[in-house]
Amino acid sequence: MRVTSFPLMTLRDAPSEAEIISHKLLLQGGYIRRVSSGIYAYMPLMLKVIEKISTIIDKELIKIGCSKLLLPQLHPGELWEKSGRWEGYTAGEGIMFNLKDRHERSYGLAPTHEEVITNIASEILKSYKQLPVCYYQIQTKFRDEIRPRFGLMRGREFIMKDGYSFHSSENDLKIFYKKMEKSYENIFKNCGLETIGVDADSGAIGGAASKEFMVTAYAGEDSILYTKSGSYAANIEKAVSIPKESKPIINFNKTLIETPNQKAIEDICKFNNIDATQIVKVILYLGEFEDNTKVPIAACIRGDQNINEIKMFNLLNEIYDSNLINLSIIDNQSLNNDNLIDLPIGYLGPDISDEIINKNSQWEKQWIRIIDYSASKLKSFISGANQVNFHKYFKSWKYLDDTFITSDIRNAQEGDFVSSEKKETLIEKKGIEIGHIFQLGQKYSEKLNAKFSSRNGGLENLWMGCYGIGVTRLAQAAIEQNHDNEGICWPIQIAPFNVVLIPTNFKDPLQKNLSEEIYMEFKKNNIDVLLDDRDERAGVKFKDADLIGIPFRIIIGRDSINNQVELVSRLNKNKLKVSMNNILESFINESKLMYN
RNA sequence: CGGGGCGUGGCGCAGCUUGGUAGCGCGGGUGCUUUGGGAGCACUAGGUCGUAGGUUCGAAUCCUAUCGCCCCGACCA
Repeated sequence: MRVTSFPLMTLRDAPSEAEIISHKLLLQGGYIRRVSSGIYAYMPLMLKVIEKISTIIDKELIKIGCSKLLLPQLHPGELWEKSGRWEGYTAGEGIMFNLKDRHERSYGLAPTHEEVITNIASEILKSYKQLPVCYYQIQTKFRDEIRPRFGLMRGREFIMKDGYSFHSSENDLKIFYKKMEKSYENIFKNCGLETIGVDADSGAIGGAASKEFMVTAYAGEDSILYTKSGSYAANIEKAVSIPKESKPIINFNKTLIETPNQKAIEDICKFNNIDATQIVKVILYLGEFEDNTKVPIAACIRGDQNINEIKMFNLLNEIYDSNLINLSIIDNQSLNNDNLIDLPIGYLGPDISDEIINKNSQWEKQWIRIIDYSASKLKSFISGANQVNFHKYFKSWKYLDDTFITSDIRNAQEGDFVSSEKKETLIEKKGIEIGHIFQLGQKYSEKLNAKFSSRNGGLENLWMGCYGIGVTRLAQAAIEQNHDNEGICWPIQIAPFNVVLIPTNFKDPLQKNLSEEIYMEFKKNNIDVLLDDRDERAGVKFKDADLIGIPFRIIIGRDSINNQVELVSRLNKNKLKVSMNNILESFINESKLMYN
């Protein structure tokens, strides 16, 4: 490609709407243009990156026997009603854009494709002999995100690779899932990215096992915890660990401790010579269920630890028959809500009385008391006295009644031990989720009646897996991981061009001829080359090349007279003077080093 | 949805407090000079001051409403 016929439109200043570096660079480099909140145009440079990523994905997935297809974006509401997701995705979460056609029939723009593919699978997959199969597509998805942000990181329209596999048994699903996991590792490695695979919460999509692939970067929205050796890695939503030991309480003789205006754990520790690990803090939640019951919850955890609301959410869902819709902290505002009487916030203890729940309240009249293991393991502890300005010494949990549920509702954190052997500790980093694989099981096949004839002649529900990669997000995450002060430093595997030719003065016939010669030779050898044939000063071309992040550049300048050019690496600015005759060979050798 | 911030040529901003008929840098065009890290000089084009209403002799500026965008929380590839 030649710059004069390729729309290169870099900006001198980054638009002020961008916050994180990768978003700024995408806009400033002219890769994307915003059309509306969370909706972007992919300009030619961007499309080249997307295509490179897509090709890498295709290659790996075809290797494990997946078939590419293209599904519709507009889905009949009826199909989503069958799976039971229409209400929740439209009226409920509102994540699904939906509309009516001229006949008043409901349609939705696809946020994901389980319904459509399962429906098709039910029609074409009749026998176990046809299994397993895996279909995938690279498609635009639509999600009316509550808050789109960071450019392509969380758009409302974005490109995703989504794959769906069908199996005759759970075991076969598990085998394929493993294959896919390996395949994902290859894909991300082939994109030149550093990723880490973590155990994840399967969330709304549901299913047994699930794994997320994270690009580690400061701007990440997720926290991940892992060990140095790689023996353990999990999303903070799911991570389980053993916190550091608590300090034992010795010779404590007071029962009631006066703690005037000491609501924060910090203050209580400071003024009373107590360690945070000796305190049990109690946080109140309200769980709202699908069947309209509202359940007040007292969650107890060791003073130095934090509650993991996802774990709590999942726990409550397990305990109750109805689905939990919302879980929120009961804070001061709720005091006015006629539901509680005299709530001594800051002085709550695990034995908080059921009496304080107002008799006229819509809530259940009993606290669900959940104790995290970090608290339940304490032999004795300090906690609130349920009385303003007082805390209390609890000699043991024993004399409290036994209505407590003991579970893991705690956030793992850096420095925690992985197992009881206490050999390895956890490291915490921010990550950007770019891939997620799930073992769905039979959730969708059951709802959509997708059955096959099994070996023994009976009809069974198909076993399903689903596998996503955020293609546009991956591209931006790659920038977040690979940039410097001058601009983007694309991994060569997904760079829009592998090399840019920069004649410092294109009007000079000698430089022009040499440039054209190299250009032709590189093209003949299928190298993705960009020729900056603009009549611009060298500095302008250098700045642009740095900004858009082409991994190599060849400068055709003052040494042209000796038939020499310079090969420069974007990443480390290493310069190599090369004779014209060897430039192709030198480039191939140098660029090879960048592929792993 | 709750909390915060911002809308002024393509991009970055000033002007608004204290109303007086819109300005700077970059970018665009033309010419000359320059040419290895976003050149210099001269000329030039380009703006419903987000939108609607109000106050006023007069509104980018004050008031009201409304729309859009960005950031912090719940959603997720």
